[in-house]
Amino acid sequence: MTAPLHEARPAGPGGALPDTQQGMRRRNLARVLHAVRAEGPLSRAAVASRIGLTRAAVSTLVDELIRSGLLEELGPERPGRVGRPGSALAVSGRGPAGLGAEVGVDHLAVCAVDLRGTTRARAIRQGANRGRSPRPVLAELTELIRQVVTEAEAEGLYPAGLAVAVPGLVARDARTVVRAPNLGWHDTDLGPLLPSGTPLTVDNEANFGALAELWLGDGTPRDFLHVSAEIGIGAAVVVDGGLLRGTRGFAGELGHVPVRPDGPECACGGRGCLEQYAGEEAVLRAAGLEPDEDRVGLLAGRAAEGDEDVRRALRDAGTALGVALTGAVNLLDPETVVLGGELSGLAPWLLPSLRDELTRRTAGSACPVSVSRLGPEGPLLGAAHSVVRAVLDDPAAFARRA
Amino acid sequence: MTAPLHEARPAGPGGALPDTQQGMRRRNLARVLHAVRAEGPLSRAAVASRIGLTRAAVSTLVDELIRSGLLEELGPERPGRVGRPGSALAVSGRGPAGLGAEVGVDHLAVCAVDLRGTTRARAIRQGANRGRSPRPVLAELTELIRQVVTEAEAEGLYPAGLAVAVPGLVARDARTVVRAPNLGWHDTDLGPLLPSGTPLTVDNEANFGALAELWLGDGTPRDFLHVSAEIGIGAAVVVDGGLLRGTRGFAGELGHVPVRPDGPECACGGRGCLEQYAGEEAVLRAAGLEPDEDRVGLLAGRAAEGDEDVRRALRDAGTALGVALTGAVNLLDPETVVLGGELSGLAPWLLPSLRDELTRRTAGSACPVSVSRLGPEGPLLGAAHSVVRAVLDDPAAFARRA
DNA sequence: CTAATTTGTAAATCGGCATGACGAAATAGC
DNA sequence: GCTATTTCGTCATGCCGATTTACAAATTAG
Repeated sequence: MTAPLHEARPAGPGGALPDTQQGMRRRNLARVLHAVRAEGPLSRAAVASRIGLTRAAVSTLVDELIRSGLLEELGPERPGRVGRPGSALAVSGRGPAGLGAEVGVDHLAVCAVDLRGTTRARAIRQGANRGRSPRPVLAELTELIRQVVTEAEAEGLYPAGLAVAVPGLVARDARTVVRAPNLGWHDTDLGPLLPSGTPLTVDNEANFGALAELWLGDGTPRDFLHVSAEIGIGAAVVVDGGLLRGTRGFAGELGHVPVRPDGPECACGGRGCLEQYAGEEAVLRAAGLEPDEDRVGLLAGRAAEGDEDVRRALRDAGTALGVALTGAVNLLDPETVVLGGELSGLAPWLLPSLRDELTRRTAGSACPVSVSRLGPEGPLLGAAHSVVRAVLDDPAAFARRA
Repeated sequence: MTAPLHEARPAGPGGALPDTQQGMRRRNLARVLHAVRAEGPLSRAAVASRIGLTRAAVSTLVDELIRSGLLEELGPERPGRVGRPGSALAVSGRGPAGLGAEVGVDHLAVCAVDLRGTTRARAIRQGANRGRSPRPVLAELTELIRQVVTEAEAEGLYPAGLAVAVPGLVARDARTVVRAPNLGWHDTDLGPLLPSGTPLTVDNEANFGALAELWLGDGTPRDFLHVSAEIGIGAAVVVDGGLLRGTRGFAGELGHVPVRPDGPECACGGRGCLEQYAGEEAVLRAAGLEPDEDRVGLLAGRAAEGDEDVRRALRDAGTALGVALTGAVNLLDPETVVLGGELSGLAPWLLPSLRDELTRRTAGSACPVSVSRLGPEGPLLGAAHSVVRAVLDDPAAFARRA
């Protein structure tokens, strides 16, 4: 069960997994759990009609889920309609929990989320990690994780997995950081440096942010583009409720989409990449500011104060983003574009020019652009919830308390 | 079964379809059929070990497939190894057939492909369709279809579905042509104008071309970008063996990716779109040629003759394509980029500058670019095979001869 | 208070795959 | 050539899981 949590799609008919009765049972357990979680307290009969199985079948499935501690009987429903009232079922608040962790450039954070989706424990530590080597940073993170775990265990939860968000590119093995420029890490397997015992997943924070938006955003569709800017500018592509990762796991590198093919040279080898117009450094330079620790906060502050240089820099960045997103929208035809992560704080000054550029260039089929409600919380929540989803998707694999 | 044939991915655990024993049976039938089709003649035991079921289970599945006329017993295998030789099974050459049709700008084509993947009947009619209204064109096409169907029926095949490739954008209902500029069609439901009786799917020819590449191309991976140029420049995005269609079904509009944001105005409302540098008209103009009927053929001919103007125009188009593809590759991280359709004829003159531009701009992670072996045959074959795939994916739904 | 309706469960049934055993058909070893 | 061995395909049997049917329990409608 260390397999990459929450990959986009199950194997097709050509897949190699045999289709046996145990598999059917497992999938049906997942369906019951999903239904109860998604639509609040539900009776067995209600679940049965939702997922298309008979009441009898659902009964045995529910029994098994209750015995495993994943489902809970809340007692008889208040009867409003005719007929015997059902017994309300809810996802347990005391079963497995998803551990999410975030390695930020200037902070570490950990949280535990239960199956219901509520955050039950959390810990944050401020402090610049830029340039520190992985070992001490992850030792601190491990300490925070232990705190959160004991806190969660006091409430009857047990960790079902750990998902770590990092500001960098992660290999498809979901453990190795290929490069994280803002930390100075490269080709580091985080596995040995983090607590073992629970399955581990490491991923780009932009990806987790997008998943958070998918699972927790209000009304976010199953097909969208999630743009964030932590390391350079990353876009996560969500297709049919799953993340598009790419062959090497590098999908979503919006930062190096060419905006002006003859523009200034970029470290990537190209010219006029988006990053040179809308990247943090570029915007700071255009605004006439010196790089600082809390770069985004600085920009937002100055812009709010009315600093015309900063505002113009952000407007221009928005325009460049609009050009790059035009390409992406043409290619992917997403339902919406969502600005998330740190970017959401700058949205008020980026959005107008961005929308302008995008809608002008995609006259016929304008794609709405919105701002994530989750903001900088996204990656951490997405990480924790990715574990929760893994449990919901295959409860049999995570059950305890037989 | 009129549902869009061959959508990318099955519903996840949240899906609404109940998971019952019949469903399991159906999936296992598909697995057996897929295994036999993919790996040549196979004994029951070999199938069993391939797909992870027992010999006994496979036996009953095979019986059912033989009774349905989808599988055929070829007789005992030549024994090379110790032990009783198995009885070779092969996909039937006399079961259901996929009908593929193509509405081209200057031709109509129809073919029938059996489950084995071999084309068993075909019909082509040359003739310019530019500007003709849908009804007479589809009447002609229907005539061709009838020819192919009677020809196929003479060989013991029966049509399992009809897939039509058109040079234009198709709505997600897979029946309505939203706009096909080169034909002059817009918002036309093709359903009533085509033979009923078999399930119908209409799709963009670029999409079918990409599927053909996926299914018939040699060594093509499950994640790639397929670029063709029939109407403007279309790219089909194949992710994990499925087509990415987009919310409105318009994904892959590479033609309007901005290449030079301040370039000349485009009909789409933008500026400097790829189409203005690598579109047919633009290239013809840059080469100093007049638009002609067989535009691609003209270009290829002149380039082969050594016409320096044409070659330069194609080189420049390749460069522009490279810029646009840099964006796409950064965003999607595909395993390869494949040039298909009519474009493959121009590849010798496009490729060098295209590769140059693309590899320079994506220094670290160069993405290989190749040319489709199928060429202009792609869309028609892809259409027919999409029907065949639908049968392979759910044989129970298409079985006859109970 | 009775009829109707809905829920949850228990018993019987059915469908589908696994298991184990067996005959059939080949090779390997003597 | 004969026997042992291996592999294939097919039974009979059993298990697992969902369905069907029936029924008691709990509510509303009249």
